[in-house]
Amino acid sequence: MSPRVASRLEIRVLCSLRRIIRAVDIYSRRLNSQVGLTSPQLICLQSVVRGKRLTLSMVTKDVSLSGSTITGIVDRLEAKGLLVRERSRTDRRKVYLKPTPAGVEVVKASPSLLQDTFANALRKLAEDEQINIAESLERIVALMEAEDIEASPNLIPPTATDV
Amino acid sequence: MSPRVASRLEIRVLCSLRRIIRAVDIYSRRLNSQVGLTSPQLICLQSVVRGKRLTLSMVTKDVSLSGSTITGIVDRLEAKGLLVRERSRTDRRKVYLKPTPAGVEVVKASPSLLQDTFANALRKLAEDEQINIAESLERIVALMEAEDIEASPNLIPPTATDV
DNA sequence: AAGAAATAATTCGTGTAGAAATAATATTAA
DNA sequence: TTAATATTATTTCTACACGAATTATTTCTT
Repeated sequence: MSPRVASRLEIRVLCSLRRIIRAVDIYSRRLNSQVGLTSPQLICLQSVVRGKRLTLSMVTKDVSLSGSTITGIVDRLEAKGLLVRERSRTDRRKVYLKPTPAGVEVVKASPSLLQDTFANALRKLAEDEQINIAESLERIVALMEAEDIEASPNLIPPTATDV
Repeated sequence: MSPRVASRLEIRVLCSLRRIIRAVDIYSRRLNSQVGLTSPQLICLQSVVRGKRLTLSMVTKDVSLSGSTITGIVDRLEAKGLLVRERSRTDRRKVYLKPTPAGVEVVKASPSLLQDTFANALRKLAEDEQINIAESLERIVALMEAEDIEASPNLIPPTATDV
């Protein structure tokens, strides 16, 4: 009686997620053509500006993306003159990422650009429903990441302890 | 009173979504190395098998992906011998996609492979919570796709009318 | 101190994913 | 019929995104 129904539900959820992913992606492209930065680039830049002195691997953990992905994004951000790589003197394996004044400016100028699509969508819902959605999603994340342990680099929320 | 809280909520939701996207992607890669098919490939193949005689653009609408993306995925599915392209005689612009016996077999053999990560995650929740999540996500989709109209090719949920 | 193991970043290969441009064909308008 | 417009699929370009392999460097063992 239930397997069919359960299966339908899964498909519904998965379909919704794919469409949300797509909407986020399309928004990212539009952002890129308007502001010159994609969402992942802006997320990384924000991370770099927020945490004062982060290495590449720290950013990796902060934004939940793999090292090779971040390397590419940092390449593009550096090419745009929004941050610079700085090899650590004490440990020459590490690369610190420092935002340029222009980079800081960009982050300041686009405070919640990234969230706009969501922000607008979410604001149209009742407050308790908003909380409901947030908690539901977090439950899904916990379950999904728990299943394949190696797929979850950081379960700890990113703490911004820096100076 | 609320803007700070609201903003935090948006970040929470967005962060969750990014991690879900990532988990889905990682699962897709594992699927690829185990079964030889990625999630998008399986989704497309399922669509082709389900809808008996679909053109490429029909699949586009069915799975909510752009034409160029589908072209690439179909290339790979064809290379694997799971479907064939068949130019329409009546309208030579159209390309029909026909699953091969092997393709049909693959879809039958992997009934809910794609959904497994979700299925397992979802099944651990109470049933009313499952429904809650599904509906919440659908509400988000509706809101997001409503904002940029051109970004939503099909608002109609894919009907699974099959034998 | 020399070698082994661990860590940090990068490179390489593959697969999405979409916009824009293109080519081929169909439909419509004149 | 011919010309203008639509549609359909593809190609090209850019950007994620990851795993695996690689390189450079550090730390740990012995």
